Amino acid sequence: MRSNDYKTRQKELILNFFIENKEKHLTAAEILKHMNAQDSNVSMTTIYRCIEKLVSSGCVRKYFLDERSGACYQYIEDGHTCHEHFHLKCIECGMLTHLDCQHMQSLNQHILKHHGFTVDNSRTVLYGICEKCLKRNER
Amino acid sequence: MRSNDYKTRQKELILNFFIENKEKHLTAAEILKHMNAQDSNVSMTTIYRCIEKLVSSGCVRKYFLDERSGACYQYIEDGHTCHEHFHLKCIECGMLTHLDCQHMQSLNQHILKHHGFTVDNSRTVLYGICEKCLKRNER
DNA sequence: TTGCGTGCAAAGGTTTTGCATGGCA
DNA sequence: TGCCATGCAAAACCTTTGCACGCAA
Repeated sequence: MRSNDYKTRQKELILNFFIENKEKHLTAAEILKHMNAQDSNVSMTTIYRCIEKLVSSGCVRKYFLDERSGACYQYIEDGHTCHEHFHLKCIECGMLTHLDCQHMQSLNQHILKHHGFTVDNSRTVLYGICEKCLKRNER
Repeated sequence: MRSNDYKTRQKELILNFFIENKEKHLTAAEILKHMNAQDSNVSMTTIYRCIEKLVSSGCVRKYFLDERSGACYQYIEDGHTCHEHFHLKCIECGMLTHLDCQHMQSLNQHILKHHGFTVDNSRTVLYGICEKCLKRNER
């Protein structure tokens, strides 16, 4: 956060909720719901505006993981900004898994070398069918 | 299309527009615009309902390529349903390119073998920075 | 005091739905 | 005739914006 940026109750509540849910992808609606449950009286407008700043400042990342609903957001720890990974999302059951392996690096290097394109893994979602759904379909 | 599915002027117009623009990703709004330009009087409701059927029947594929705007759609030729490719999308200039290379296959095989996940390339978008934008940023 | 932050309401855009009418077979 | 398709309007969603007021520094 910059110096011309005031500390407020709402910002603190929202940031804390992000930090408490580091491992989750939160939607604006989920954040609002939590605030209401806590009687914290934070408006949706404020949530969106606060998220926007957190994304700009780099401590929260924006994803579009679910085609049906809107954006979701996740807190990024300082030391983990380089720990990038793909997401695998099952189009049947919606299950989301993280993929972090060598092949990814190799693909990215190839794409950069031959196609001049720098892939941002953290934004990328590979859609497909997970093992469970595949087996269920085979029956 | 099934037998309990009537041929109408609107369906024909929409399907033809898809076929004429095989190489493009069309949004519902673009289709409506075209229909209006042709004085074809097709409502947005009908466009969405018709697209839904085309997607279900497998001759049109739905994508979410642009985070800001909504879904877009592309006609799939009968013989080309297996010709799948990744999309590369530049998060700065919005440029979209198609990627169809060996490394992709290798990554998919790895993911299937080690993570039990069957990737659907056609749905997948790799986000990042294209060559032009990277060079512009370096200046 | 200054200027950013907040909340409400309203608008924006995309997509869906209810309902009566219209048209295919 | 029977059923599906259409169009309008309205709603449902997610997100943004205008404006007045509140609050941090």
